[in-house]
Amino acid sequence: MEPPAPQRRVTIVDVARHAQVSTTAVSKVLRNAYGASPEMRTKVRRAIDELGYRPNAAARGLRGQTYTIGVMLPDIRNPFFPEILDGITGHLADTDYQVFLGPGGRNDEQAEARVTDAMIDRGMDGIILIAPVSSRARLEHIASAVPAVVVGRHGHSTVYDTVTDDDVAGAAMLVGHLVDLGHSRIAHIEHHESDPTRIAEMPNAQRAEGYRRAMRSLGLAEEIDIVSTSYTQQGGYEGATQLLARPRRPTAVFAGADIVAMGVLEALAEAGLSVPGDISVAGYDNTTFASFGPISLTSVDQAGREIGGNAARLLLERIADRRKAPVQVKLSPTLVPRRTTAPPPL
Amino acid sequence: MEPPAPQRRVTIVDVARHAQVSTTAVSKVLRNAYGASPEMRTKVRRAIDELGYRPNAAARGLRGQTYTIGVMLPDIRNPFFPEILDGITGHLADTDYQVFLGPGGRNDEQAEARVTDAMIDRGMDGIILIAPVSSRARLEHIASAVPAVVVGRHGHSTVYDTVTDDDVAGAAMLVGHLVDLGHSRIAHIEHHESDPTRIAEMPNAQRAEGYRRAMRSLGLAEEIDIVSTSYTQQGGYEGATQLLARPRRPTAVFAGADIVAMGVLEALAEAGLSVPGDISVAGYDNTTFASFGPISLTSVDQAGREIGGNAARLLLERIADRRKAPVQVKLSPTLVPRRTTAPPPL
DNA sequence: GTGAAAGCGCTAACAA
DNA sequence: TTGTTAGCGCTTTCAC
Repeated sequence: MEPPAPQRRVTIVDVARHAQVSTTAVSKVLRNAYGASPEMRTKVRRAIDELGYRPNAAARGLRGQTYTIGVMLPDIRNPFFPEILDGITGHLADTDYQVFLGPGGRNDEQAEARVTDAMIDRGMDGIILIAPVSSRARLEHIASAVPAVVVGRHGHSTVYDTVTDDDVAGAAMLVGHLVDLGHSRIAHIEHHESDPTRIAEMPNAQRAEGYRRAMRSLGLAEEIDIVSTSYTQQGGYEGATQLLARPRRPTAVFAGADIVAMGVLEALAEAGLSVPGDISVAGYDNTTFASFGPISLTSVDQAGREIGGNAARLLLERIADRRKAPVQVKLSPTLVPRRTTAPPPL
Repeated sequence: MEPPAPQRRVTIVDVARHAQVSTTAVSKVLRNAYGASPEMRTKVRRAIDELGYRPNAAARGLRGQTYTIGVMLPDIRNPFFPEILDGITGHLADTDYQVFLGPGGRNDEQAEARVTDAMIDRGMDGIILIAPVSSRARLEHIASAVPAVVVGRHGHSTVYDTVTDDDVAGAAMLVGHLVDLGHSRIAHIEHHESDPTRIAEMPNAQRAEGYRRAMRSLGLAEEIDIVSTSYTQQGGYEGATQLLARPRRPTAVFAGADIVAMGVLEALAEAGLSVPGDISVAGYDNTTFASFGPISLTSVDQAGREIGGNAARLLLERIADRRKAPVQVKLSPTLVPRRTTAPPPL
């Protein structure tokens, strides 16, 4: 039989009294700090276990750390994020840090501001921003308030670290793959970016740029054909519809993201075209969607776990030393050829 | 030109000084509490704006509330959760509460314990648990420490509120749909539940039970055929493989979740069977996967937004009055017939 | 190595 | 209506 749940939570004072030591001693043991003898440590640890003590994070945060890491996710529907998150939590599993996710809104700067402000207000020890859409200035503002790592933005900064995937290289690999198969009329569907100040930083722009460069270097400059919609299924559908209306139809479509490719596949199915018989389709991100057998979409894998792991590592380093030199990690993607790409029809 | 970022954050004392009032006054304005004249409010508000003051949540939490709601998500990959989350954040958008997600691990009681403990340690004002796998006792323990609402568990409790979807009814609708199409050999793939103490509470068990009852009441008791694997794509694949090995093959498969249906479709494609020509397939949850054109999976929609909205509402009510009578909300699912179900082959 | 005591920023009693 | 004051539970000097 358990006693009725105690009203008052066990505090550090209770532990100190129970172990017959000072609260300072308990605090030191909690933080693995210098200045406590082994005997003291065991004594305190036993008291903690016996009383079932758990430190109050709010109180800790008032003086020291909260042992909390915030991860801002712009869109929890994006099937690529779980991979990154696994990388982060995996790296943090053996530490005292706890991860909490703050839901932003897709393409919503205000929502991003709200959630990052909330993280700062709560004294989080560090923040990882996944593919934020906020302005450069805003990112620097956040990073000046709390250690921060930005994932998926290509610009450098003096205050935060970045982890990115080499989107230019990924796009080039995909184009190369299609050319190897014999394609030359290769179109690309990109995400329309309106803000000129951040355009170069966004992965979507990098993918389009990678496509352009690869086409040029393979002697296909004349065939460059970019449709600008959005990284959504709807965007893919619309983009494909536009491409199908071309007098000279492309024989392959490189969608900037898997979700875009889904829309493309849908439009092609409606148009009665077979994939890859009539037209090849490739995506980007290698989501579970892409690997799903009946779809089997050729895609580019971004090594999400590695991205997340690096982000967590850099963040811990920056928490340890806020003024360390900023680091930019750029990881290499891998091509994953599947059944939606094949030689063009004769 | 901005001055170099100030080292010290603006505190309530700064605001009080700037507005020439007491800190109490500022605190009252912050909380919209009783006892501050309109003039005082405007004066304080102006000072807050001028200084860019934001309250420190940790400090608030030490005495009062943290204005933080924790949502425990067992598996961020489940495409059904975003809907629930939208419902929650939508309901909370106009309040001072901020939502943070705690990533559990799928089917991992320890991970759930870690994240819920972390939420309690951080003084969160309330917790919403989405489809937890933890034991009943553990849920009650959590709810005794902090206002809690449990989503997707059918058991009643005296300390927490619940929001569920009527899984029995949903399964029955699906069976009815298949029978209407002319099927009688309808098999079901369920998630294997090992723990007898929570078996009746889990949605998967309810769906299986709904299937059984519907089959019986439609005079198909003899045809009841349940394969027990797991709610994963792999589970669907294995389940389908087992069913295809039957001497008398089913003409329709009711997968307990869309993700399971994906595995089924994959296995059928490999076996060279056409859907729905040779065999009908239905899922549950109406994920974006299901609605995706080329797949077009018949499924059951759980009204995720409504579930989330109700959970948030109940939680706010419970935060306002921790001892209010527990409420159980049970919502009705809707059948979404699509192209994977059709009359059986002749 | 150890502990006393001061405070982190806020809210809640209470007094004025 | 307003302000004064005492903590909330912890970490951090700084004596010893």
